[in-house]
Amino acid sequence: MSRTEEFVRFKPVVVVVGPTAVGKSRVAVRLAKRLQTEVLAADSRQVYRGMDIGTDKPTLEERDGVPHRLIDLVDPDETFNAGIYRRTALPEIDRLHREGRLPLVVGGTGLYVRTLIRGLCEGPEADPTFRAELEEEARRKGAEVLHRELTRVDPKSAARLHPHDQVKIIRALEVYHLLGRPLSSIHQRHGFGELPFSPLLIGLMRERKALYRRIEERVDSQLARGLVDEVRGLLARGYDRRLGSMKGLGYRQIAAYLAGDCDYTEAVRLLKRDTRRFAKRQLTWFRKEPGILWLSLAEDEPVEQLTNKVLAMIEGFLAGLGREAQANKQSGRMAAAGVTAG
RNA sequence: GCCGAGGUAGCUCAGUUGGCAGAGCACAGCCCUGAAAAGGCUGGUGUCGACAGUUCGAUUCUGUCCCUCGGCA
Repeated sequence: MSRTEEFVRFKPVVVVVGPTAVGKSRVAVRLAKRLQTEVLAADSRQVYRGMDIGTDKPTLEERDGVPHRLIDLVDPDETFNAGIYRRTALPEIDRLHREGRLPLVVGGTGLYVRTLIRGLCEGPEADPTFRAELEEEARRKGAEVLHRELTRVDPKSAARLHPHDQVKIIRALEVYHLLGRPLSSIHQRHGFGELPFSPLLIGLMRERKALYRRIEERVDSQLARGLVDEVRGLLARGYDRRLGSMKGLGYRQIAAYLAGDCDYTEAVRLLKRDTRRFAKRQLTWFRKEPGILWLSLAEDEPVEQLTNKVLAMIEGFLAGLGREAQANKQSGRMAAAGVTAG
């Protein structure tokens, strides 16, 4: 069987995850070069054009000739979400398989990774008008009314969601509004049980202290590279602070400073703090994601050494591909697809 | 050396007319199915500077000592 036939048949996908600033991008470029493939980003912020420094998008030089896909997909005032990501990513993965290349997904957006390897339920597209109406209603009558409304139409979702979690309450109401069926029933049917690929999940990790130090260093570097000017430019082009894209790390805090909400020092402090908290949330998410093989990086781990480690894992994974795919078919939907949890 | 102010959570501090100490920040744990770098939830045992005394009981009152910061020498 040729490599292309094998890839098309077993659909292997290598996924590298980990918290922000752990060092994913650097190793990704080297892996892609050695595998003669491309980098598929799983990053909800790098999809925005013109948001480069704040999202720590690799520069052309850093990409070193390796094509990076799934970045620069939309302008900052366009909607983007997990569903759009998945629909855009699947054809790229398919294309690489047909070219006999191993898809290499790299990113820190846990939900986006999950929509690739375990699917996404058949929910309706977001409805901005309806959302705006609900937000207005909550503003007028208080936040609790939405949760009460959800208790009426979808008690299961209401019980699961805290009354303060307006974002998710609105999504649940939106699903009922558009479909006439509760979100909970759609979730129940789906259960993240799809297994469209044979994934190899590799998680990169560092000691908490070392990770936090790297985060601070990266924020300093982003500021030195002109983060403030980038944010100023986006605002000048009319991208409002209230846009979802402008609520991301870096943009939110610097826009607050530029608007005079706080001084520069405070903005930097908050940006570092919020990035630390974000990394912590990512770790919580990935820790419970089944099937991740974790690699703990040493403080001074050379990138080449890490690349070799990961390549060795990939070789083993590819060698067992037919067998693993067979086993998965037999053990059905519950299988964690090709790897055991670490 | 003398005079004053203070030593309480990782930090900044509040407080107890004597009854097993509390806020902000920091931090930690968690949830998540088309907003996910978003959004939400939970978590406070700390020799109340040390030792002795008074008291049923002291972080609180008394004494001595140690340390920090001012001022005067």
